[in-house]
Amino acid sequence: MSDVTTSNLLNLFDDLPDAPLPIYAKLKQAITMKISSGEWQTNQRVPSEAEVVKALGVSRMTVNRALRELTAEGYLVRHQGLGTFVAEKKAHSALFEVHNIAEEVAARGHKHHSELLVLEAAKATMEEAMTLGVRTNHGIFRSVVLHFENDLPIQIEERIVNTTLAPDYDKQDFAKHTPYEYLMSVAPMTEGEHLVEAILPNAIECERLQIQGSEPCLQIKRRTWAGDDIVTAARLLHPGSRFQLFGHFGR
Amino acid sequence: MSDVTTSNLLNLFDDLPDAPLPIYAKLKQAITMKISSGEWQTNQRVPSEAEVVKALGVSRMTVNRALRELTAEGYLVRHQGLGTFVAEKKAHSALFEVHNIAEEVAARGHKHHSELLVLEAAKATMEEAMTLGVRTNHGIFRSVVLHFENDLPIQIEERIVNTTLAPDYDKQDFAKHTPYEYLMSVAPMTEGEHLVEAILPNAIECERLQIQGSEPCLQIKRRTWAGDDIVTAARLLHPGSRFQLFGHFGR
DNA sequence: ATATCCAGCCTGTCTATACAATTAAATCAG
DNA sequence: CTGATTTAATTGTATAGACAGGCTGGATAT
Repeated sequence: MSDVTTSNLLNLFDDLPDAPLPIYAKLKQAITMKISSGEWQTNQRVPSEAEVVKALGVSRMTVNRALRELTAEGYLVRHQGLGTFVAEKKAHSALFEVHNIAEEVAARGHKHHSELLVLEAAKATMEEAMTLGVRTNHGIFRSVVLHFENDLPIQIEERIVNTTLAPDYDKQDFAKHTPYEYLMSVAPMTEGEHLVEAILPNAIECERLQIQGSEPCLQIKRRTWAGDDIVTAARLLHPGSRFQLFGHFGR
Repeated sequence: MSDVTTSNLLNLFDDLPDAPLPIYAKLKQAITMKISSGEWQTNQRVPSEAEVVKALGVSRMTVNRALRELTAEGYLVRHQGLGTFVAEKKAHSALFEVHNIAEEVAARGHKHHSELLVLEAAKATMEEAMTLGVRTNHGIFRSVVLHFENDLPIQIEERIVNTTLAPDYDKQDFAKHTPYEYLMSVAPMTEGEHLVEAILPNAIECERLQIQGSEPCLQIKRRTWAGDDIVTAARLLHPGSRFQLFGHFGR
């Protein structure tokens, strides 16, 4: 937990795009850059308010605002009497994180495999077009993959993909890599949304998941963006008896 | 878009639990209560900084901080030259966080009310102690609150609370404010975890939620930390037919 | 009547100062 | 050496004052 040398402070504002920003905002930007560039390491102590005041000749309240807001945003941690430190990590809610079912199963030390049930190129119906934010009849891929954990079904993954953004989706070997892995490689996800519901499965879904019709399922609908475009929309169905969604937020 | 009359301001701090909070925090709390109670309507203009300064005799910077933070949290919208207004609804990013069912219902433009079914002081069982990270027999409060949206049950909220961290939990009027609102005021949440499952409700839960036994429910178990301490653990049960969990991540 | 300008209100920011609370380290008493 | 006490550093909060910049409505000039 070594300190950031005060000498660094003098060039805090150096390689900043000279937008007409308020001082506190420039300070925030300068600090997040130090952190994301790795120059200021996790748990490292950052300059105290007094040091920044002295080095940059700004008011303490201005520095305080920058540091306070960065703390609220999870970049820093502050302890009265001790100082300000680079936070552990910027943890999003893992609950709402996009994950890879294969990795998740592996993380539990279990065996994963999957079966490709459907893979086809098609033209978007009106509903699908709405979901993906494209025009009706725009080219899409549809896939249905059944995932297993220790040979027991754990997830039905129904997915539609924008062909424009992932043109080779239908040429992948989904026994080797999950759809998620391929999509992340061609169009890194920058944004997403989820809708989580408890539903009763229909007959086909029951059969695929090897469960009774009375067993509730967790349904997650998920859309992911790369920039302004929607890459893919998925409907993930998990048997309630074998699946929990765990998440952590804050810090 | 009528104004909030300045006379309201004089009793802004009135029915606040007198926790030892900083002024800006009390102000934030008072304002969110005005909003969630419906006394201050969407798009209504709220008092200007100058008016609050005059009415409450606090500094403008203090008022500014409260309003600025509430704006960042999505409660208010500010326009230079015009004033400050109650925001349309909570932004998605906020819905992500631990939320307040009352606000959520209000955000949909529906009526919320709740019934307090259980409220008792007790000693933690071994399981409860594990959950809260305290010793067995440590003092806790248990509460069960049934929340309604337009007079239809929407959530059973079972909660245990660490008495050390929220000693006045059992003195609150939960018809006025949700447990969440009080807990946030006395021990601002810094971290949390969720566990989401699809389950079948038992007979009592069915009756409380006014649903059939075959209807799946979304169960959310949630623990929230303030610093290193676990403040509260809740089990939230939603009827699947009336509830979706929406989340948004990235950018 | 119409266009222009301006005064007044409001938020946005910055500064300087003050005191409280917390922590760790240094100092002191035994 | 040990334990208690003081001190210094640091963050947390509150205040008063200042000026900039955006918006509106009313006064003014045409």
